Amino acid sequence: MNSSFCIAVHALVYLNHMQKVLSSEELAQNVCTNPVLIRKVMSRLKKAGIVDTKGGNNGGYIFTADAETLTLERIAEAIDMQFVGSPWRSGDIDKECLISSGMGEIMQNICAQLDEHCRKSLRGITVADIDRKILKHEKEPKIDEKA
Amino acid sequence: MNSSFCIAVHALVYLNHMQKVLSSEELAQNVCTNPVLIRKVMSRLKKAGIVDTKGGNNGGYIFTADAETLTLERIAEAIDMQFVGSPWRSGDIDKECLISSGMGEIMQNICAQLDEHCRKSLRGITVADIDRKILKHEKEPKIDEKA
DNA sequence: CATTGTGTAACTGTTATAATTACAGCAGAG
DNA sequence: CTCTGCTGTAATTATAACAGTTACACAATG
Repeated sequence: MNSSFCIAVHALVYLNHMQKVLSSEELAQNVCTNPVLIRKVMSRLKKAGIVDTKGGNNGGYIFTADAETLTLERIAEAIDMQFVGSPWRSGDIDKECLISSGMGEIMQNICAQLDEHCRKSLRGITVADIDRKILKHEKEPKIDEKA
Repeated sequence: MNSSFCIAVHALVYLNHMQKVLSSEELAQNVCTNPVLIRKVMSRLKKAGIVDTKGGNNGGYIFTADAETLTLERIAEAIDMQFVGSPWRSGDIDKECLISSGMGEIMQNICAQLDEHCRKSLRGITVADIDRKILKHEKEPKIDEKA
């Protein structure tokens, strides 16, 4: 997993909490990264209709979603996040041996299943959950085990 | 996820199926990687009691576990595999802002939960399952949704 | 005791990733 | 209309992770 998902969730929690327009510069300061990375992630969230932009002076990003129903799954989908997967592939598809030629796909399918599992689990956490947890020191937003 | 898990599972499926001593060279050929990487992974599996080694001429690795009860979870544990996690940490723990200082840990906890979820899911797949699937073209070894 | 293989360490080449620089294009204020 | 400030994106650089490779000490077998 790369930083995009962390950046997206962090920025959205912050944007939602502040309830005002924030520039990529201001967001970058809070998330502790650079403005370009913020803009790359936010442009995807904009396309997904989760935030909107305001141009000109004092412009930036504004939270337009409903924090209570905005799940981490939807955020992951918006930025096309892959949680588990291996670019490396074992075996050789052209070998006669069924194991050598077949294990690559088997492992890929297992990764895909795990990835889907993660996505489903994230349906149980909303931006509002995190906001509450972080400000009222509630107990950890727990993933629904049956998701 | 790096290649270790794929290598471990592939090598074990092959070893179990062959039911004989195979050197790191022979395993590397089937998995399509180099012998040193195989040895690095196999030495962990040996410490976990899943395989054993035979020295000297015609030596190598031998499968000693029960394929029907050897789950992918146990393999993951043996090689200390992390499925989901981000080395990158958002925010700054020293900032006054609760969001900036708190989001790093929040996201780390979420990753840890997802990772644990993956591990639990892998309890539903055994080496024997994969062997059957790959040789008899059974349907994909499916992860137990309620795991 | 010679041969073969494991277990590691050290190094190299390659790829992925975050940070940075640069700039075109648009939105709003005056 | 024009100036300012911001987004969106491309291109580049620096750095860290990773797989592949070489090398060798140690162990076991015949």
